Amino acid sequence: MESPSETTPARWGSLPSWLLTQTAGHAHRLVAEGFSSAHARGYHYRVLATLEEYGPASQAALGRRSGIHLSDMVATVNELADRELVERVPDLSDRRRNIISLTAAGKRQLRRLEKRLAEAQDELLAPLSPDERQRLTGLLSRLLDHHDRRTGTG
Amino acid sequence: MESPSETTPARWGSLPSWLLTQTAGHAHRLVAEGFSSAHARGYHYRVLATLEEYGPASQAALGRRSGIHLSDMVATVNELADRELVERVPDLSDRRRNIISLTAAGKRQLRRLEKRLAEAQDELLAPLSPDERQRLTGLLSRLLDHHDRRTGTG
DNA sequence: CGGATCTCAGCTCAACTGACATTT
DNA sequence: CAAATGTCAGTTGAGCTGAGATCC
Repeated sequence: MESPSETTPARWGSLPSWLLTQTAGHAHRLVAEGFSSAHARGYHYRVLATLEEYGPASQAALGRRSGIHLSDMVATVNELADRELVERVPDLSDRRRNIISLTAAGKRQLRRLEKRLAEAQDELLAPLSPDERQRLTGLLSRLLDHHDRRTGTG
Repeated sequence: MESPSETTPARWGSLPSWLLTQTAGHAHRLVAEGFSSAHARGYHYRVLATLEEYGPASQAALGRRSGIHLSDMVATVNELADRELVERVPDLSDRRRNIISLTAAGKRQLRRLEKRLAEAQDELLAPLSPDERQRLTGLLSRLLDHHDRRTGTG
């Protein structure tokens, strides 16, 4: 994040797809910085939040609920378990499965991450009024809904 | 782009940063599909468009104008030159430099890519009325402007 | 010498693919 | 047997870093 432009970007600078990917880049950066200050990444937040919302679950179920691939879930749970933010115990009634659950420390970490996340939203939307923020999220929601439906990613 | 959700995403599903990164993902996918149907990627379009807009230039100048890193520019120009969409000749007045220029075939390819790009915008914004499209791009432009200024990425 | 240009190798991060062993 | 689960290795793509050679 430094690159100086000799002049201006160019003629694609006002295309919706460009505006979206660029603002998303800033959004991602702000959120990642917030998480990183708590030594976490997006996957960690999503797993912790999903655990709190739905309770203990197998890694496969966690993946389906949080939109994280099974193969990435392995590493993510490893990292969370190493720091004792989640507990991983074998499921006695189905020996293929692990049961992942949130620890007290995990819940505290989740609170921290939610705070960082809220701060990032505010920094992201800083130049917009409350009304405009509402309009923006409304429009984006409709776009996302439309495309999620037609790609089956909902 | 297939993953089925057991239920719904989760509580982060309405956060602006999430909406932005997700819609940006769809935007990126639509554009990449369009470009790919013309055997191109985003970097190719950006270099071709920059060449048409500013005329022949060194790779370093092209990089500054299009926001592409010098190291990525090498491969991009290689690929374009292999297909004779650009011409790369040594600058006699400064032997560090190559001068890259657009060929006739390159200009034709640029027209194709612009068409694909326009189609992708339309598909991306399909669920929105002309008015709403205007509002969305206006809001995104203000966000991008704000954050570009404060990170020096303008 | 400082600074610019070009090239190459490699890295990050999120997302994804394929293969495999085990269990149901 | 087919299907689900967990694990591991590897790939993609855009963006970035670092090192080096050459030249101004």
